Amino acid sequence: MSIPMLTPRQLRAYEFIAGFIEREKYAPSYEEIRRHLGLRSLNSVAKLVAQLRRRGALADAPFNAKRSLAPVALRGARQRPRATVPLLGLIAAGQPIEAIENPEPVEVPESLLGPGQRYALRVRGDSMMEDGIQDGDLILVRRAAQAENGQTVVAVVDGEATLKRFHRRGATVELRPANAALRSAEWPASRVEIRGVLVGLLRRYA
Amino acid sequence: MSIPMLTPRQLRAYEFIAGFIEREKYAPSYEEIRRHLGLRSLNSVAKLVAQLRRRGALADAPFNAKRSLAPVALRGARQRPRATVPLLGLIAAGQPIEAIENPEPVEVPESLLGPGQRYALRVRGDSMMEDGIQDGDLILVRRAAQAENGQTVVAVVDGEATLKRFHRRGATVELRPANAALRSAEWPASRVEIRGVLVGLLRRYA
DNA sequence: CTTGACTTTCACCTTTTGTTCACCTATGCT
DNA sequence: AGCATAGGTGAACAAAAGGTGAAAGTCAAG
Repeated sequence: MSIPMLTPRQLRAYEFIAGFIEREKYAPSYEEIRRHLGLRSLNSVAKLVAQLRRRGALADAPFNAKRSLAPVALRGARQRPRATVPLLGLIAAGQPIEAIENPEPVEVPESLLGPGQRYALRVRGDSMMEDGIQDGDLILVRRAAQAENGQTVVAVVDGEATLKRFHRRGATVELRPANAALRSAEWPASRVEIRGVLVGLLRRYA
Repeated sequence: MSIPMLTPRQLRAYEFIAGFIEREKYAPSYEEIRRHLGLRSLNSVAKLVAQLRRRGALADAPFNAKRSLAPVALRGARQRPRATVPLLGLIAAGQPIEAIENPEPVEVPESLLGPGQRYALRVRGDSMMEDGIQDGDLILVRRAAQAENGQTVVAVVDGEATLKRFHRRGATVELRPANAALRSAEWPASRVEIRGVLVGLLRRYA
């Protein structure tokens, strides 16, 4: 989503252009950009624009089209790719993740997204029943190697992946299922590998 | 969202045309545009219109079609209806729905949609806890007046809206919470008004 | 078939604005 | 050193944008 890396100079130019459009509803002319940046030659502006285009910050425009500078962000807005995350497999307390060969993209509302990489897993079994996570639910996980106490995590112990509440006490971590029928397990912190933190849940009723 | 980049002049013309259609329900003639923009030649208008078309702000029209100017924005508006549903309020077993003045649109994955009208409600309380529906969850409801046994429904009884499992037995319906601490209730079918059937659930972890 | 209401087009002019050419400096990379 | 890239100066140039006026088409309704 974010604009390709730009030099500070390019960034200033870009922000002026974007801001100008925001205020005036139309694009600035090269002359206006030149004045604002305190340049003396229009060619400087032309070069700046060319670079912003090459770096994908500004949309291409027909040759010689006046006042047609447009941030790609604005143009692209209408064809915004839907927010999707890969569905990587199944997870169940006490069972290894059953990885899917071809991760299928799953559409999720942007409200459930945020910084960081996400993936989805399909829940099997009732190990987290008491936390309102049921068999068949789709969970959204933020890829992470660390977790805070009380968070629900995807953790791998001895090759087995599970979805559990995470609690760290000194050098051991407790992985606690939310199901009275299942036992809590404690491990040396070194044997527990955190793969992600639960950030969302999608359920579909028949 | 955004309209193609236009020059200030073009923008004025465009806005006049769009505004005129808004008010009068039909497109202005070139003459009317000419007067409004204070021009002396109709050719100026013709050129303006040609540019607006070239820049994609006005839709093409058959040759010589009278008063047929039309912003593409209006056409394109229906392009990709973002999959959103209105968030209508809060629901809790035993409490009336707390309606929201301005229903806010909530984005949902299309996988949770389907035929029929949908809306969203924010869950308050733990009445459906054992069904994996928790305080704070966002539920997706398909507007409906009938339900099948076993479905979870939004039902109104004596002005109180609740989220419960629906079971019909002859002339009475049972509304069953999924919480052992709460009692099931039975009513004559005529007093129970179904407002919708639960079709999805979105949860966000802090 | 004519007429009124419109849209298109022709010829020609001015202003605004984007593009390009030639040439210069600094910095980083191989 | 040798070369590519970012940044810059200045001037000449060409095309788009914006206009004028009048004439020629188009089309539906009287």
